[in-house]
Amino acid sequence: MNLRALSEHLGLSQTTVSRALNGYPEVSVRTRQRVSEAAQQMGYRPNHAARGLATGKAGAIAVVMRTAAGQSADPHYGEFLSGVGEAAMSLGYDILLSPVTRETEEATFRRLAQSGQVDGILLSSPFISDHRITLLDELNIPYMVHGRDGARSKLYPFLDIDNKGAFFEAARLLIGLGHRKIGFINGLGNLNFANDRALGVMDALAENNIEVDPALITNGEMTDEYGYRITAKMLDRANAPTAILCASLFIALGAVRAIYDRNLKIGSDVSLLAHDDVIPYLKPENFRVPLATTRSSIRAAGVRAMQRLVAGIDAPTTDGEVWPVDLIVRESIGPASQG
Amino acid sequence: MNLRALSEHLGLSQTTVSRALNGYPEVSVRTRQRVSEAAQQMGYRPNHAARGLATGKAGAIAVVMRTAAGQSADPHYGEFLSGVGEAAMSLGYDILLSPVTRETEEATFRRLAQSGQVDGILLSSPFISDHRITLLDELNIPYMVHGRDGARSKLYPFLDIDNKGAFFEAARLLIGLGHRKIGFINGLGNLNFANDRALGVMDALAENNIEVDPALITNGEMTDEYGYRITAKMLDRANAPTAILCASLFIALGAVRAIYDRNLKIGSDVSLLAHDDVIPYLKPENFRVPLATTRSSIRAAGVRAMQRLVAGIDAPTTDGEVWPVDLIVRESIGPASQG
DNA sequence: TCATTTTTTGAAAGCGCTTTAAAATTTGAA
DNA sequence: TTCAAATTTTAAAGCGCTTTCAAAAAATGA
Repeated sequence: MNLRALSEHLGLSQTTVSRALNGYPEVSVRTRQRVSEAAQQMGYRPNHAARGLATGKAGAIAVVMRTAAGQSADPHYGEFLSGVGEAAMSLGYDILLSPVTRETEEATFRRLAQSGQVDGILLSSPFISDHRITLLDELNIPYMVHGRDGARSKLYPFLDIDNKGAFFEAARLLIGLGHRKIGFINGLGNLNFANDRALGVMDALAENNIEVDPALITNGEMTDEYGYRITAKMLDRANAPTAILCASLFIALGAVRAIYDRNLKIGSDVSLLAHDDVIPYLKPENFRVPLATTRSSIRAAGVRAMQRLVAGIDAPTTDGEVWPVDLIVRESIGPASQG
Repeated sequence: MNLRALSEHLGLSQTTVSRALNGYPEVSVRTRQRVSEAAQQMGYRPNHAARGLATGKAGAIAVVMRTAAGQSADPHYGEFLSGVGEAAMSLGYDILLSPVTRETEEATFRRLAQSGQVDGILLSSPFISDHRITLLDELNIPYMVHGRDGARSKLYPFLDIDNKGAFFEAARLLIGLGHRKIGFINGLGNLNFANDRALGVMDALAENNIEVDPALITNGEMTDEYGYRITAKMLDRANAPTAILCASLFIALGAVRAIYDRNLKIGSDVSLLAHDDVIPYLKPENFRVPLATTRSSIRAAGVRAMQRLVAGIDAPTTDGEVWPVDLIVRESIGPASQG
């Protein structure tokens, strides 16, 4: 059932039928009504490719997903995607999820941009200096970055949270409570958000003339296992930290385990503070000792990033947008114990 | 840069250029070489819509994602999607992630099927009796179901794990250890996999003449919070279970917390066994007391489901495929304590 | 009533690709 | 050298839609 068949059935031209269905004003009410009903009844749906060819619009945006055999998606990514999806639906867009490896990524970007398969590209969690942003600029396609590139001077549209500020405040809070030895179990070191967080922590230490102990700042994939391993190592060394910052709740999950393993008490023996991306199935207030957090919904960021991307298709901008981060105090932090 | 421009540049017809680029045999080696180089050099990419219009193929499959404002994706879903993505990439397909609400779902299915935007549809986690499968059948588009519809008599292509068998074996194991009061914290009751698991547990109970206590089988969304709440409730009642089955590791996370809250010991006071979808950032062997599990990789299922969907585009089948589930014993289960 | 304006409809071109049918060229056997 | 067969290339149609430009129909006003 295509437009021609439908218009022949109605005894009208394709032009009129097309206009009636797409809400153009130069169609009489009666005709529009008649066309709508017939379309409904005959189950007509416009062919996507044909429409795309005629209009030059795809009605979809691309989100690139890094995949490798056996390597899973980051749980935070799923939450972000869920927000993107919510916005996409309400905006009438589809999401093209393009799985790539590091090797195929550039070619995929080029293909997506130049084949007209999508109207825009969403990039998330860029590296400290990310050539993909340069590439997107070159490709001349609307794009939006969730996170930002720390090493870039040119303006480009992004949405990020104030990672540096958040971890500065968190570290400062712990220092205020008397902590001098603060461990920081961070995300992967090449990711810009992790770097920003480290900068925030180091600023707070510097402000208080505390020397940075490199062994107390680590980078790794944000999993329970990593949290456990590093916390165990930190607690078992001679000069153990009295407070630990975690870049994610999953890390905190492992940290909690390592702390309990050693029969230490959270909030008194060891203070614990983690960043909370607001993942509904893992809540800091549900930890055995409710967890102090820096909090920012990654899902809300997905919604907003998608909205801005779509807005930018018609009206490009290069605005950076930085969200403040809440600091939420719960029982997992307390004054430094007198070691 | 389109095909016409490229062919004019080369002094060849569009036909020849198209054939050269698409690997058709009736092009001389010399010509093909010349065309490839020019295409490369001029950065030519075929227009996706035009190709789709001409061939009737989309090169993408749809995965439907249920979204609602503020409601997040299930973490298991992200893992499944990651597997689908891996397979999609190696097969050269894109994934169209279609966000829907319950209300828009049917219309979206129809649109996807009839607009030719995708070549197939992947449906995951069907309900016990799921009209969406009937709909897909009607729409006459290749599809594949991850999971299955318990109430269906007609054949259709699916891939599922043996949920019933897995939970039958798990319950039987606990019964063999002397447990009579076994709690089962299950997933949402309208989902078929949850229903299958309940059937397995009830079969094992029936086999041993143990009466089913309805208060010991619950349905809910598979989160830490739910696990905590139900476990607490079960442990606090007069006739508390000595063993608890959880439908997911996230539920187990909460269950563990509730058990420790009561100063009970996992493996001796309370036995705990959960289903493990093999989520890399949350491993049962990393629980404080390593967790006994039924195990099946949901990511691997995603890979396979995608492969079968794509295979089914050219050669439709209606085969159901059921994977066995491993039962892995770890320290979290032990003989029933003499209450 | 008829010229004029406004409203409604239609013919046809074009989006960029694939593919059929036909033409041009090369090859090889007689 | 010749002609049929095999190889290589091309013209043109068609995929299903949108949109420009033009025409027809209806409404308006003097």
